[in-house]
Amino acid sequence: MPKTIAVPDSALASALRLSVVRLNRRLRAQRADNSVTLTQLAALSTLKTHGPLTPGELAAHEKVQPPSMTRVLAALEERGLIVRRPHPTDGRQALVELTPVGRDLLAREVRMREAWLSRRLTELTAEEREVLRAASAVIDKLVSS
Amino acid sequence: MPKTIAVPDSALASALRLSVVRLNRRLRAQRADNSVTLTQLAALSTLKTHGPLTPGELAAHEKVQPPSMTRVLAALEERGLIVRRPHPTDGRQALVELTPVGRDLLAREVRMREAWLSRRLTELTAEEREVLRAASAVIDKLVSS
DNA sequence: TATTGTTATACTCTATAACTATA
DNA sequence: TATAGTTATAGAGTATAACAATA
Repeated sequence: MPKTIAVPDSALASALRLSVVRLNRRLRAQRADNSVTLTQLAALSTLKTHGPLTPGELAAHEKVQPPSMTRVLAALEERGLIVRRPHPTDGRQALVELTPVGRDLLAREVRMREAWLSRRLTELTAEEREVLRAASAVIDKLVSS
Repeated sequence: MPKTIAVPDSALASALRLSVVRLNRRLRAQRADNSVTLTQLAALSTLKTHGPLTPGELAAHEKVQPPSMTRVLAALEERGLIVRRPHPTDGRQALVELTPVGRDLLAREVRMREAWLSRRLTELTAEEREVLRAASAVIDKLVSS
């Protein structure tokens, strides 16, 4: 049995909820003028990781509804960060992919965003970072289920 | 040295960012009609944990700007979930506290909210839950710094 | 008729700037 | 003059409902 820390089992859901809400606020605030929003950045990251995807696939990945993804893609397309290419076999769909400009911007954004979070991460102990690393994977599993 | 999992150290910030954004979306969506919003719920939780606080203290706790907290409090006050009492020594400030109605609603909300998250938590292994429990504390430290 | 995606609309969340009241 | 809080305003994030195009 793993050792028990401060939070009893019954309160894990509540504690995790509060922690995630607050961290999310901080992450959203961490944005320079003219940079992409956190939501847009997440979509770019997913495209980089998975390669070209249809809008529907992207929405499913990000766990948002299709109209929400439509707006994100419109903003990214307007800035030339993505392009839509015709789907080879289905005229209703399109394949969204990063442009070279989008790829460059993503790399720069990630570096910038990490300024705040990485600095705080370095203030943690190696064990604490390990906890977050493991938690990230567990959260992904949680969200996907 | 703790064992290394999938994510290399340089990418921890990015991975954590994506995970938190997605979990936050899910948590926000997890809201029944007529229930309080996730932000309002967080404020109620903080009041329950810390007792009466001024609006400024509440904003600092939640890491939001004062005007954001003003709106949250206005919504909660309108529903009779909190009251403002005059500050004993400073006429500019007020002390915000939970009403009995607010306390009851908080308890009910927490149970309802946990329906989604707790169900998923039970699908995890004990070790995975332990990781999240520890991560919640680490995230709180991160956000407070 | 079913599926993919978009448009229209609305509500939540949050911030900055300007203002009011009290210290 | 400084501080606590509110009002005004705006932009980001997201959803549901209704629609258009294609399968």
